[in-house]
Amino acid sequence: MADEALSAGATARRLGVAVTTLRTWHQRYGLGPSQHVPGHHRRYTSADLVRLDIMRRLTAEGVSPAEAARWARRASDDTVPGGASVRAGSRGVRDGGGTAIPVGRAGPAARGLARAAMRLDTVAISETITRSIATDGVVRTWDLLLRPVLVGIGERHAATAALIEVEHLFSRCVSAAFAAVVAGRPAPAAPPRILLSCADEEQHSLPLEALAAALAEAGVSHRMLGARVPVSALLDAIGRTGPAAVVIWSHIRFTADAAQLTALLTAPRRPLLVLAGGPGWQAETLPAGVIRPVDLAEAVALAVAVRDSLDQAAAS
Amino acid sequence: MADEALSAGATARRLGVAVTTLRTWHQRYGLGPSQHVPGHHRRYTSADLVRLDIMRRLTAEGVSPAEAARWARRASDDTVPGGASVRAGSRGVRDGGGTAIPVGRAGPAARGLARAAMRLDTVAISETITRSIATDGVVRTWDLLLRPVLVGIGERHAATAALIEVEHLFSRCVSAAFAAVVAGRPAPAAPPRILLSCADEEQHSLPLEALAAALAEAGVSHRMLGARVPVSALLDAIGRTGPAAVVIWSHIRFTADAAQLTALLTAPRRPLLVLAGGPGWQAETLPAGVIRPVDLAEAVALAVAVRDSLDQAAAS
DNA sequence: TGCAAGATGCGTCGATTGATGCGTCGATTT
DNA sequence: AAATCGACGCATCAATCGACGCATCTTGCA
Repeated sequence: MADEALSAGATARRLGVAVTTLRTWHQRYGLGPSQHVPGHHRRYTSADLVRLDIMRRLTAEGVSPAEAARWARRASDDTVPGGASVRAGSRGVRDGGGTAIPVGRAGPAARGLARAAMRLDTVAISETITRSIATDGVVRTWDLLLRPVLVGIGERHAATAALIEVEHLFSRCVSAAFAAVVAGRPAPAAPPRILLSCADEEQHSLPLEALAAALAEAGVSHRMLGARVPVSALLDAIGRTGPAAVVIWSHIRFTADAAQLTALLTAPRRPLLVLAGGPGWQAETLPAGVIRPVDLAEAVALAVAVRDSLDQAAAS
Repeated sequence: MADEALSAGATARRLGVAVTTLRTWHQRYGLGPSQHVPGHHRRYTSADLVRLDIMRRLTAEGVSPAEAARWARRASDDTVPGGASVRAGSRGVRDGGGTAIPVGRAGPAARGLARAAMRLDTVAISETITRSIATDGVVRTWDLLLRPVLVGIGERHAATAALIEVEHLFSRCVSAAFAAVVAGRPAPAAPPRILLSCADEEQHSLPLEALAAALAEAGVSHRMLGARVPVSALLDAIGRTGPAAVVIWSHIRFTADAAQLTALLTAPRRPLLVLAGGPGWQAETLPAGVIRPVDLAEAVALAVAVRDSLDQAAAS
C-alpha cells in the first residue's frame, strides 16, 4: 500500500483536533503511531489512520474518548460496532471537558454531536442527525439533540466570540437534514393550508425549519417563506394563498413586533389560526386571538388539528 | 522546442536557485530531466522546465517543497493551480459549453419555474429543479435555469419592492434541492480538502451552495461554512482543517474586502488555491495568487484539480 | 440544587527533530 | 578548460516533542 505516512500536524488537521490532542491520545490511551521512537516525530501510517478514524467516529457518536480509544486500539478493522451499542456497554463512565461545547445533561448523543461540530466534521454531523430523525422523529431530535447543541454553541459564542464557523457549519447541516425530511415526503394532493414565516428582520429560521420538517413528517403540508419576511410580503402571500393557519417565528424581542400579528388578524381572508412562535414574543403584548405554542410539539399538534378539522369540513 | 535543451547551470539560473538545489530536487523528489543517464549531464527540455516552474511558483507561494514537487510531478499534462487555465474535469461535470442565451429547453422551463415561484407553489418549484438537476446536472441547471429566474425575480423585486416572499420561498427551494444533491452522495473516505465560505458580511450564499452541489455531483467532498463568515472565523477553520483550496464568495462590492484574501494567503499553512468567486470582486484589486473563476463551471474544474491533493505531510 | 472530583481538549515553553537549500570536493563529461 | 556529477556535510528554520498546567465539561452525591 501507499506508505504515505502523515505527520502529526497533517493528521490532526485531518481529524479536526489540535496536535496536542493527538499527542494526548497517544499518552493517555496508547493510541498513537504503530512504531514511534520517543522523542522523534510521529508518523501516522494508513493503518494508524484507520484506528484514529474509529476514534473519530465513536466519539462523534457519543462514546467517551477513553472507551472509544479502547475499541480503536483493539479492533484494527471495521469490526467495531456502532456507537449506540458501545455506549450501552459502558455505563457510569465520566466524560466531558476540554474545549467541548456544553450540552448539560442532554446525553451522550448530544455530546458526540457537539464534538463532531467542534471538529467541523460535516459527515459525522449529518449522519448523526439523519439517524436520529429516522429513529426518534423530528420533534425529539430537535428538543433533545439539536437544541442543546445549538444552545451550547450559542453560549460559548456569546462568551468567547468564537465558534462562529462552527455555528454556521452546524446550522447548515441541520438545515440540510430538515430539508431532506421535507423533500422525502411525497407531494400531497391538496395545496398546503399552513404558512410558516419568520417575523420581519428575523434571521433565525432554523426552529421554523424544524417545525416544517416535523409537519412534513406528520404528513401535514405547508408553505415555508423563510427568514426576514416583511409584513407586506407576508400579507401578500396570505392574500395570494389563503392559508388556514400562519406561524410567525420570532427569536429575539427586537423582531417581535406585535403589529405584525395584528395585521394578520385584520387582514382580508385572515387565517383561522395565528401562531406566534419563538422566545421573542412576550405573552402580554400579544393581541387577542393569537396562540403561543410553548414548544415544537405543541405547534405540531395545533397544526395537525387544523389539518384534521379542515379535512372533516371538506368531507362533510 | 526540441532543440532547446538547457544545461543544469542555465536552468538553475533561470529559476534563481543553485545548481546543487536542482540536483537535490532530482534526487529527493524525483523532479529531474525526463531522460537522464546517471553520471552524464542533465539536459532540461521545455517540458521539464514547465515542471520546474511549477515547483518554483508553488514554493514561492509558501507551499512545502515536498508537496510542491508532488504537484509538479503529477501535473505534467494537467495544468496547475495558479496557472491561467485548468481544463474542465471530464467526469461527472458537464461543461458549460454552449454559452448561448437560454433558448430551447431552458427557456420554457425557466418561464414555468418563474411562474411557479410567483404562485408560491413549493411542490412544483422543487420538482422542476430536481428534475433539471437530474437531467442536466447542477452547473447547467444553475446557469440556464435558476440564475435567470433569480435575476428576474431580483430585478422586479428591486423595481417594485415586492416579491420578497417569492424570492425567499424560491431560494429555500433551490437551497433544499442543492442540499439534497450533497446529501445524496455517499460519504467519501477522505476528509474534505475544500472549504467554501462567504465573505465577511456577505449574506448571499446560494451561488456557493450551487458550487457545493456541483462539487458533490462531481464526487468532490467539501466543507461549507455558509454566509457571513468573519475573517477570524475563517482563519480559525483553515488553521484547524488545513484545506487545500478555499473559495470565498462575494456577491456585492461592499463585502469584497481584498484584505480577507491577503489574510488567507499569508496565513500559516496557506491553502494551495485561493479562489475569489462572485461578482463582488474586482479583478484589479485582487492580490496576486488569487484565482478568480469566471463562472461555476470553471470553479468546479479548479476544485476538481485539487480534489486528491495529498496532505502536507513530511517528505518521504 | 449546588458542589467536589474526574475527564478531556488544548495552549504554552524550552529543547529537539527533520526537511531544505546550498557549498565543497574529487572524478567525469562536454 | 569549463561545467557538471554524485556524495557529503552544514546552517537554518518550521514543525514537533514532552511536560505541565489550565479551563471547562459531566457526573455522582449531599
